[in-house]
Amino acid sequence: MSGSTLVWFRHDFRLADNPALAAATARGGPVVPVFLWEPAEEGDWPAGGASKWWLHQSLERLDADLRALGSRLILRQGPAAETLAALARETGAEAVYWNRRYEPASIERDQGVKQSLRSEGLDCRSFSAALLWEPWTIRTQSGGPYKVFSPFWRACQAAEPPGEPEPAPTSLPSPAIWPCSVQLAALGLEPAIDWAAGIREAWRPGEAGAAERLSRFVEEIVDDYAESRDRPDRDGTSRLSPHLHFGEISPRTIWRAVRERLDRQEPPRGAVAKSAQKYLAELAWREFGHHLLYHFPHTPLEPLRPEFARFPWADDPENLRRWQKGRTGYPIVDAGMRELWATGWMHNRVRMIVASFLVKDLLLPWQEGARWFWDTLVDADLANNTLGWQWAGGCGADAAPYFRIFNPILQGERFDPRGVYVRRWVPELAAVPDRWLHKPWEAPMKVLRGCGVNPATDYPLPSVNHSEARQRALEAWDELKSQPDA
DNA sequence: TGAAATGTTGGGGCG
DNA sequence: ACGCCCCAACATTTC
Repeated sequence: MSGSTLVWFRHDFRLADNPALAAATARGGPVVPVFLWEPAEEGDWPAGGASKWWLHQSLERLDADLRALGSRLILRQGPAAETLAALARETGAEAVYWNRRYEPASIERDQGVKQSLRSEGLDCRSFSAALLWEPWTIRTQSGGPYKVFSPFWRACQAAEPPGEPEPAPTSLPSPAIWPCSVQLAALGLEPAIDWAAGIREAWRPGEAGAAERLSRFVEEIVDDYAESRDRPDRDGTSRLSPHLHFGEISPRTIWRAVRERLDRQEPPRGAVAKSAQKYLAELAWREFGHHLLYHFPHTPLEPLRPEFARFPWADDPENLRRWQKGRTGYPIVDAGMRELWATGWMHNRVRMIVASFLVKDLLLPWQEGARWFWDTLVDADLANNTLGWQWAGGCGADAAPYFRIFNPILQGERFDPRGVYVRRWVPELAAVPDRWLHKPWEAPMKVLRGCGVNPATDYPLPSVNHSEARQRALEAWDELKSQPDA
């Protein structure tokens, strides 16, 4: 008869394809599932408001799912090493298992936890659950990390393919006496003022919600992914990002579902197959983000390309606030920022547009954008957020060159041609005709009067002119180039 | 996973 | 019939 095993849950809030849980079950003794709330151990990046809301829901679901197997989730607060050691003593545990995380602060913390628990005689094991390829398994010819996506992706495809996902355990042996648990509400994850109504409506956190979204995606959406993924006016993306971030579904499960769809395609090079390929590549961007964060742990706050540390960013709190609130005067930008605020999520195409606008048009530091996204996104993920903002800032690996500047009017016209997206999130412009919707300040007064829109009072005039702002950004870039290492 | 500026080509109107 | 010009459409270069 073996002693009990603690399973330390952290961003792997699922029962299916959960290697740490499976290994604990296989040991044969009682299994004690535990979650620790200790934001101080997340370094510079404790969970933001939207993430905490999701975390609350996800923990609630996980506890309910565990209870359906006769088990439950123990919640504790406090430093991981001490809290786990105490819980192990209380439950007579001999082993502590968890699935690995890859953020710099997590890695450091987990190393300390492992060392400390082992010194107390506990069997500590960690498992691969969050990625298809762990960051250190993909290497260039010379043994270093990749900095460009395409060769990274080729190397992934040449490496060991992702394994088959494992089913959830059908029962979990409980300890004779459950240790005490903090109440979920006591963790204070839910907002004091209920601003989460829009988020609640848009999402169904938890393993069941994730599985449901995946089947809908594979059955109804992925076939048109190559084209529709860029259209914020359509439901053309997977919307799996928050589920993936919190580990409510494993990337292996998604990989297998999309692979199966792909392998059934006749002809294998047709449009549907291309769409599935495209989605697998997006999963690989997530892998790439984790690869980069692992190998370049300073990049959440500092540019990967060091010369960008001297970039002449503006200090402009007023423009930053307008951007955050969705009041820049550029409809596609404002629609995106308001979608983010209302639902905790923003369409990826629009993320690129608003990021380009912050960094290039307003010349505000990409770190400000990263901070805001961190606080407002339900899928805020350090690896993905860092990759995205360094890309937008032109200072990252495989970044958009700095001179690649999005035109918010053209992007709006191209990807939201009928204005469905803008009208949804910027309702004060709903009556503006398509022709002027993405540049309402250029509409003749007669037209605006006709649709009942008062410029400046109903909807702000742009604080910057895009073509002037573009010139300004290019000049700032020239300045940087002209003095490489001053 | 840009956009603007600049260059090239070819059809058609017209003297 | 011919050359000239205009300009749309597309390609290439540049930022």
